[in-house]
Amino acid sequence: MPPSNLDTPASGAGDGASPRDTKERLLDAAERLFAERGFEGTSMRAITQGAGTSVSAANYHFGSKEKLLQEAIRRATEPVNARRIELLDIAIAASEGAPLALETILDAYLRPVIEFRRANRPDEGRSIAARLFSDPPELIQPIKIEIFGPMTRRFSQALAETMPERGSLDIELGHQFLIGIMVYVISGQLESSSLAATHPEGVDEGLLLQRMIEFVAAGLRALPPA
Amino acid sequence: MPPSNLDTPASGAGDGASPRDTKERLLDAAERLFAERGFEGTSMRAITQGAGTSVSAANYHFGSKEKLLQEAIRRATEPVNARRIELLDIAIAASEGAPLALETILDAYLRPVIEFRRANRPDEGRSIAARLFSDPPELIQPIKIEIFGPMTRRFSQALAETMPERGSLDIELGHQFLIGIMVYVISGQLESSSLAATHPEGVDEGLLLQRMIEFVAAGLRALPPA
DNA sequence: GTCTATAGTTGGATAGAC
DNA sequence: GTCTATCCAACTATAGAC
Repeated sequence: MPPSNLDTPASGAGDGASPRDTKERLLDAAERLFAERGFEGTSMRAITQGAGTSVSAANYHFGSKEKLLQEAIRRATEPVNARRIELLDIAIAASEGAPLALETILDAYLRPVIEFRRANRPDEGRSIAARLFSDPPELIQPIKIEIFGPMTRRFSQALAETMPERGSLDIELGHQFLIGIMVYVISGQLESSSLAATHPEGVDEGLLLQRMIEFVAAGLRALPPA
Repeated sequence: MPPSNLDTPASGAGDGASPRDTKERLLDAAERLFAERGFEGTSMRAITQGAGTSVSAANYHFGSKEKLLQEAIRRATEPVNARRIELLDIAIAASEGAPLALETILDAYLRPVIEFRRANRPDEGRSIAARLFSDPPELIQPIKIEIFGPMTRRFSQALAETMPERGSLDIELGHQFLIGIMVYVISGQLESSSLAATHPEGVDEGLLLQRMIEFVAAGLRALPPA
């Protein structure tokens, strides 16, 4: 929005961090801290210290802590959902009218989650997207509706078309079970569970994606025909 | 622990609430509020107002906000886990050495969750147990280990014995997927999801239990033999 | 065992200089 | 656009009376 200045803005204590502009550094720190400790557990001071700037700079850019949370979630989730829809559209175009395989739909839904996670947060366990299910609903609901609503409807529709003999309640239930598994995984729970105790080497991401798809596909197929 | 007094203790502003003793009322209010808003989002003032008593009474009984959270989670989850193990033991005793059916194990795991939810929180959507996956790990981890560790090991073992041809990593993964679905459900997400939008009548609890068992059983059976 | 009152800290947000 | 300094509200925990 501002005329792109080739220099770093003015002065700023942002010398320790990367030289990207303050707004980006704030979003980075906010995403990391909100993901780890939630909205109420994270102070503006912690975020601005993490970004190497001041509380007033954050309020200048975002207006309030609540809007900063929403912007951080939006930035993290919008490209994932765009990619999901893109993969679904590609699959539909390739299918030439035939119903999609269940595994194809699930792959389009889950693969972008795993891949963006590796690309953007190579170290962190918990994604800020998981906070959509534990942070205060009044902050979270607008994002859910705006960013997730259209994508969710596309996948509900795709599932229903691929399993036309199932009731809509059962399909929605299965869809929700899929989301439950995904949220659990991106919450980093695998890393602090009995699985981590018995298998400290961790789980390969490709294998994890494959197992999630197999598991959910079988679960959905087990839903009774109406 | 104190000699059971037949009268209500002394005076107390607890006249609006039920006449049970202060400690119980505090745990009730804490369970409800921590479940809804999390540890950091809930103040001692809100809890003690909800219990019709004072902050100092709460600190007298529990020592700190953190211990109050841990006690509230313990009280809510211990009987559920005891019942799970009891159902598993009953099934094992009845099986006379034969491996248990997958559905029997899953029923023992999930049924107590659904039933205690209906019995104790007829109105509330979100269970405090769900906060085991979003509240600060340093508060939560001790409870997980103490209250959930033995129960989880029993069920991991039961799953492994019923599916001897599967690798332990895959069994643990499937176990974690089961937990993910259960956490999602007890977080009340079904009530604020696309499912609630399309099916505002809600889902019958018996049907929900049945569908969860079918879904997870099929998912587990889809795991590849080693 | 419970209260009122308060100590001591930390929080979000803003004013005003630069 | 960013800073320092500050306001004021809310928090946890405790002291001390009863």
